Amino acid sequence: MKRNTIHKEIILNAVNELACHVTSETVYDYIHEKYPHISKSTVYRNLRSLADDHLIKKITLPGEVDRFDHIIIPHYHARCNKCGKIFDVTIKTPDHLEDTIVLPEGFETDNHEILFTGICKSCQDKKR
Amino acid sequence: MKRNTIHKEIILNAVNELACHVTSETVYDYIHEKYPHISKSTVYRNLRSLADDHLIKKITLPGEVDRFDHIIIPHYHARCNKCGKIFDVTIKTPDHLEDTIVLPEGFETDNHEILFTGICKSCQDKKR
DNA sequence: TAATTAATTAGGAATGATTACTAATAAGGA
DNA sequence: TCCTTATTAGTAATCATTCCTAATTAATTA
Repeated sequence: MKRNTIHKEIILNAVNELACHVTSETVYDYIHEKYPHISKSTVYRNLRSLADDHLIKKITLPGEVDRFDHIIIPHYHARCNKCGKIFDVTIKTPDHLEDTIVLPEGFETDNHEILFTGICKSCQDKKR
Repeated sequence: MKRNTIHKEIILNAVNELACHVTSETVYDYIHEKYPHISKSTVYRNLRSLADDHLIKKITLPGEVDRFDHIIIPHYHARCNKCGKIFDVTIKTPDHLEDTIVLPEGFETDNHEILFTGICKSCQDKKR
């Protein structure tokens, strides 16, 4: 049976306080300042566990390390090809997506992720 | 300037012949039977290069190794949570997606990927 | 409250896909 | 044919993440 540990609470709080798309390393560094005794493996293990329990959201991005999001309501992400910054993306009518998609015969989907790539406003402005 | 090498051609052909969602390792093994002198680093380097040139498509899936697809026309993927099999997913009206999406102010997108997860027909049948 | 048990932890070792490195090779232009 | 430099083979290095183990501790039971 799963236990409620102080460590898990500290790690969940860290993700909430850091707020956006943080890496495991960032979470560890943040925690390490206040709680230098908490090990890196504990941070990794609990981030995995919290994501499995849907208390946080794991974001896998091609070519970079995993990130974690305190926002667990459905939303998508956009990554700038120049600066690498991650933005949140919302969809007006999620049901609409299911209607236009042709899934394999009999495939029952429970989740989906979307990643947009491009150039953010800030990086476009810099080019001029 | 980029050169046309026999190695690159062999590797591109392998991806086409293997057809679907192959890993670098699978491509290497396949090539290694006919061309045992071609090294693993050459396979990795060329798969990267071919994907950069949009001759093949690199697919990054959470928690597993990268895959490569010979189909380069826009399409999405669905992964079964039981058997791990990857399916192709098509979208009827891709333009509609752009309309319902709320991207960050000024973000110019040039591409997007969608990954659906769930249970495929075959795995549902097995449960009964 | 004390004893019991099993999940969790700290710290470090192991993993494994991918990339980096380097001398040798070869593509393609002059 | 010569020359420049991209590409290659083979191997070492990388590095985020997971695994391992004895020690600790949460939570249940007596």
